[in-house]
Amino acid sequence: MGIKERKSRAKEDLKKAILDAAKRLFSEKGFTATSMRNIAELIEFSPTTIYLYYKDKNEILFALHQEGFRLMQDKFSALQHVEEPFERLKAMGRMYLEFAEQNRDYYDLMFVMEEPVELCFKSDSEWEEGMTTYGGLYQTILACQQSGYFKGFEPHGLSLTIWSMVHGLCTLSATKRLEHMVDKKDMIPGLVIPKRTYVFETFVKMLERIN
Amino acid sequence: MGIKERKSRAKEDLKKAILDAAKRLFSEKGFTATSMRNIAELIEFSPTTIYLYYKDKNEILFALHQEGFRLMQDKFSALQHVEEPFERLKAMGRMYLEFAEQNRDYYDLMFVMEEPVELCFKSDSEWEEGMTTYGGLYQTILACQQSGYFKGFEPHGLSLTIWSMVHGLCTLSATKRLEHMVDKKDMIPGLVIPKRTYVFETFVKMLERIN
DNA sequence: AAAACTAATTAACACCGTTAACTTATCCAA
DNA sequence: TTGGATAAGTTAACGGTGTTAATTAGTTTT
Repeated sequence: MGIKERKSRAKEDLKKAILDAAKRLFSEKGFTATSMRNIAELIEFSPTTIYLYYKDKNEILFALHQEGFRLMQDKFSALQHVEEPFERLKAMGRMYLEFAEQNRDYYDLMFVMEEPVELCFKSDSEWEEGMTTYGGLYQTILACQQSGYFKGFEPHGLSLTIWSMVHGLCTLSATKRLEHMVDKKDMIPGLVIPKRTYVFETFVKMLERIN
Repeated sequence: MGIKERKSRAKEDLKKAILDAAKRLFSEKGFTATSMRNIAELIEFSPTTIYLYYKDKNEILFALHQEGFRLMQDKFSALQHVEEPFERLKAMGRMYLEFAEQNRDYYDLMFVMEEPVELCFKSDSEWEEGMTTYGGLYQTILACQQSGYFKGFEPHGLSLTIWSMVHGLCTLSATKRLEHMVDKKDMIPGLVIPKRTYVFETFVKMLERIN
């Protein structure tokens, strides 16, 4: 009786194919610009077929949102081998910036758009991916404090401060504010590295100089 | 020959009416959710009339974008009377947070959405409102440094770092990440103030403890 | 063989931003 | 004063959107 299983596997495959098509189109033209009909065309099914597998467009967004967090965690897991906690913290920051830059579409979904986050919490259970991701930062901050950094700070407040800073930098950079709003020309003479890198390094210097 | 003037005044009025209607609808239902037809209905003109006054929807966004910056500058001008520079800096931060919270729609337009910022720089002249707004922060940072704060930091790097942090906090809070993604329950025991205020105060403490 | 279930489709609804063509009113010069 | 230009606003239409209802075709079960 493998027929039923073959069919349910085929259904799973189609569901995955929809997601892959959506992902490809989203990263090519952005979320709002890609339509259900575009996705349908790519998988060579009729547009309404998608609705047999996903309740609506937001549910597709949510599925990719989850995939984004898994992707990010994969990327970050490599950093668990950096022993020195403050070094690890800095590496996490750089990696976060890199992830945001290289996966603009995922980043929007994960940390900017409102639609997917609503689906995370309408069932009021804990949201695992979110907690795990934040937990990685929090644990590193704790380790930093055990190594003598950031004395006298409450660790959650510190984690959220650092996250806010790096997130703000990512979004200002992605939305062109960092380069354009302030100054196109040589505001900072002799600056050769990207402005976001420069600002990040300034922040690191700030963290190093907390007494 | 006041007739011509009366007519051109009427045209100006209508242009303003379109903007007001757009503003109202935008703040009620958000940008993408309000259509040209919605705006038209509110001003009791046909939808296509709007195109006689604004090239397209983005041009309306841009006009409101500009209004947002004027509004922000008005709000901030009150702070020029705070003499002590670091006090002024802190007050600016609090006010920025407050502005973002109370004018979510403007804030999105000014610092999050991509569409309006493109119109700012397609003519590659300097963009006055942007420079003025940033300039307010930069001058305060300079004043802080003259009073002995933040020694050894390049002031632009510092300004952008602080801006990134506060902007990040505003957006994480507005998009529900701050409250929901991390922890619904008492992550920080005994926290009574809003989380964004708490994080802001942590950042201030950080700035105060730079040696 | 008939009935029930399943997967996918077509057709349709009510929107959207925007453009072209048309109407109506006003103005100005001959 | 009349005719043509000019201006302001409208209607109709195009090609798109997310989504739902009704329908077909194919398979499975009774």
